[in-house]
Amino acid sequence: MDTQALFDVLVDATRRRILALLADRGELCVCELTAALDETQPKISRHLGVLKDAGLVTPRREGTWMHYRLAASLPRWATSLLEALSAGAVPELKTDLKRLRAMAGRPGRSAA
Amino acid sequence: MDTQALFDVLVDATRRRILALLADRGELCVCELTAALDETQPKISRHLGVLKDAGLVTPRREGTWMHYRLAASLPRWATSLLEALSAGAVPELKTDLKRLRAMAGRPGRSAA
DNA sequence: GCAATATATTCCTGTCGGCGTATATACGTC
DNA sequence: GACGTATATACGCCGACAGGAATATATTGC
Repeated sequence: MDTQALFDVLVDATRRRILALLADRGELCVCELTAALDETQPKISRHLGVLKDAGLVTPRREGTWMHYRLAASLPRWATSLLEALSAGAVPELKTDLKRLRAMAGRPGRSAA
Repeated sequence: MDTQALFDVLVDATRRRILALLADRGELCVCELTAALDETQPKISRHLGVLKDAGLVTPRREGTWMHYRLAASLPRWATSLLEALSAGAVPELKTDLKRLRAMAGRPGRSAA
């Protein structure tokens, strides 16, 4: 994971929103992210693929659901960049969280 | 200056190198940056234009030379992103500084 | 094996950004 | 105003990437 690869990932707004959501909620499945961002499923899935290939998120299968969480152990400068995301660099986060809470039929969670 | 604009700027390696150099040296002219990065002058100039339009650098004319420095007063999250650059996210910085020191005929500076 | 749900991938296309080259502009000096 | 130096811009080309739509794969339950 070098600097260029990280910025290539972070330059896309959809990916920043996904990362900010995962940083806030810990772990989410594709359908939750699709609902929270109000985007099509293939789009979310493609961006999750990019994030996974870059080593920024880790998938976990549970039945038909794929759950994603932030990867642990990144370089220090990478961590500080990601922390900046949570610290106000993703203005859509508030709205995305609202849509996530409003989502019906979330797998395995009470209204978190 | 919103998040997308900042990442659009930072995704380019040449611009990151310029910003890291300015953060380290304070103020440099185009010819110094051209020498330090070992790139063509139009390329450096174009990227400086992008940085200036984004409000990240401030130009100062001194005769035929254009000096650039980092702009003051950015959003907090932007500042932390830029600080991350100095904290190891620009691996070329060391080499660029070396080339800068080796440059002959630098305007108005002793061997800084 | 079949259907249903959840997720991933492929194909195609439009768009955007960077580069090299050449040229234009600004400034100082004579 | 002509010249030289320093810097900026214009043009054309090309590669990369995001998106939509359709389709493929995986898993579960019957």
